[in-house]
Amino acid sequence: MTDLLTERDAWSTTNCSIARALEIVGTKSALLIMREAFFGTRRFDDFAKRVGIGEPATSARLKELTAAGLLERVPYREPGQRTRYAYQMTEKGRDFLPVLMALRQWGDTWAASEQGPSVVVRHDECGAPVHAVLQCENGHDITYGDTVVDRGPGLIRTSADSD
Amino acid sequence: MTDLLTERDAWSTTNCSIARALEIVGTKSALLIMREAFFGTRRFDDFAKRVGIGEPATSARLKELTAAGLLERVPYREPGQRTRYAYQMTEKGRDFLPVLMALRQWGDTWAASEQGPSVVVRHDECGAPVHAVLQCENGHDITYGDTVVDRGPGLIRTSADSD
DNA sequence: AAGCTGGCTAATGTTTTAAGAAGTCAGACG
DNA sequence: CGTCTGACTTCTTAAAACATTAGCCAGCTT
Repeated sequence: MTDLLTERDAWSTTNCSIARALEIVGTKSALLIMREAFFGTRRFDDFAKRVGIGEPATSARLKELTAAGLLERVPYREPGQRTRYAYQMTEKGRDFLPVLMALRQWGDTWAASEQGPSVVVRHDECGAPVHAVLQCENGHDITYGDTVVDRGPGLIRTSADSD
Repeated sequence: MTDLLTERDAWSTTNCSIARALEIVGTKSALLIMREAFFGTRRFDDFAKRVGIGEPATSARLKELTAAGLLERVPYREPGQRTRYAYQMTEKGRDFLPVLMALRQWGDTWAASEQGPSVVVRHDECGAPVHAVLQCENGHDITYGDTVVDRGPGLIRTSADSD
């Protein structure tokens, strides 16, 4: 990593993408609901049951995630049943998969039970386990030491030092 | 994704690596402190200031992250100064980078400001932006539709159906 | 038409997370 | 020897997040 610490003082942290992302999915229940959505859960009661949270929390989280566009509420109808609503992944939600995979992977490595992970995600074509890796756009594999943090176009400078 | 939903009923969700990971880093402040640690922040007051949280929260989070082994508290001494303590990344902490990169990437794509991201992470050797990608162990790139969720060795079966 | 079931909402209480202000403490420095 | 500064801790209070319980409503089944 670089020693851009001094420079960082002049940066604003309010415009951070991580902080923005966490405004939407920054609670445990939101992340666990996204996990369940990836595992295929679609119905209200199943979310509540499988995530292990109460119905009000489920309701609040599903509304927030729907409002934020990660899930959408779509009507469906099974034969002989009335119309119901399912919470489906949108593209915005599907694009969240790397976060969950990275989290799962870290948990598998550093916080797993002795028996190992309870769930494995595999590539459907070749059956090999999936994980999140860091790469640069030129395809090089990246680890912690290979990174430099740089200013982006959206950086708000706080006029040298005011604050 | 597979339709392993019915099977999922028999699974336990308490042994989930994602849930376990979130027990450690499941708060906004913990994740933002990890972000700052990646950006190079090492000192107590700097964490508080840059993350934008109060000192009690900073103290609690740093203690938890230190206890969990993502950070370590190491003494250091600048010339003419007394001994102070820095919060440094451990291997366990460094290994958390993919989660933050995936989160940043999602935020850049789906929750960024109009000006674009405020910070860019680059490969130090070639300068290309870094991102988190999903790959299987055979090196194939993976997207949402290419995954199958399977039982892992640590799966706790809840004896067919007894909740 | 009455009951049942899935899918919620409402009311209430508790726990967690956090802010803000103030105080402590160790040691360099004058 | 007293002050100052960085690094905290200790209050106190507020705001989220969440659990529990209960109730509602639509509409299929009987």
